[in-house]
Amino acid sequence: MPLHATQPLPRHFYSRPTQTVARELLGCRLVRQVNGTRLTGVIVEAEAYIGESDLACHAKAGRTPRTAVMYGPPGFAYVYFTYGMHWMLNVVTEEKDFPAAVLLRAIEPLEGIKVMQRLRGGKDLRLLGNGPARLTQALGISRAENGLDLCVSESGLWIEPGERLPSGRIAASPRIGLGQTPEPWLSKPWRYFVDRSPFVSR
DNA sequence: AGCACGATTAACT
DNA sequence: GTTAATCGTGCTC
Repeated sequence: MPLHATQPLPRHFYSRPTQTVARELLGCRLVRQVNGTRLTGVIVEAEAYIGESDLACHAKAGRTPRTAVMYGPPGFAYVYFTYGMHWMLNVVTEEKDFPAAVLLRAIEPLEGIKVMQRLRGGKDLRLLGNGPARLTQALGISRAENGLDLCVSESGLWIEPGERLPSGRIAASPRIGLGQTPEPWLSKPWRYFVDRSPFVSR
């Protein structure tokens, strides 16, 4: 065992305001472990989706089979399918029965890079995780991971604390890809990213 | 049962 | 800069 064995972030990390969780997830390490293979990357971009009133959040449609996980306790994975081909990974936040989550949009690859390149079709390092669908592809995440508990390592998917980022390196902007979402939700600065990181999306 | 659209990406012009 | 790919989801009829 390493002297300072890293543990999954505890549930109380996630049971806080979603913007706070999104911001503090930057710099943390997303871990995917399957059959002893460890794939990790530092989270460099994340977005907050907050409740039924947020018209960019899937929970705007209320409680449905798809959004059920967001209504559950914090610290669980909400994985959904979109555009007929892509999977997105979110972490459920806030208290049970309040639907909110953080979309993980980009990682800086750290461990298991060769495996990630194979999963992504042999791409350049910065193209492995610089987008929400690329990230899930690099880590082999899809339908089966929806609803996993990220607070126990047995799930094979969790987040570990990382180096604390100076506040000057954290930037915010409107969320990406919201299409015809009305104001004010379209412009809410709920996308957080590591300023000047070459591993953020777009 | 049918329809419009999507928290995107890769491959174009 | 534009656009096709591709199908689950939620809404309307």
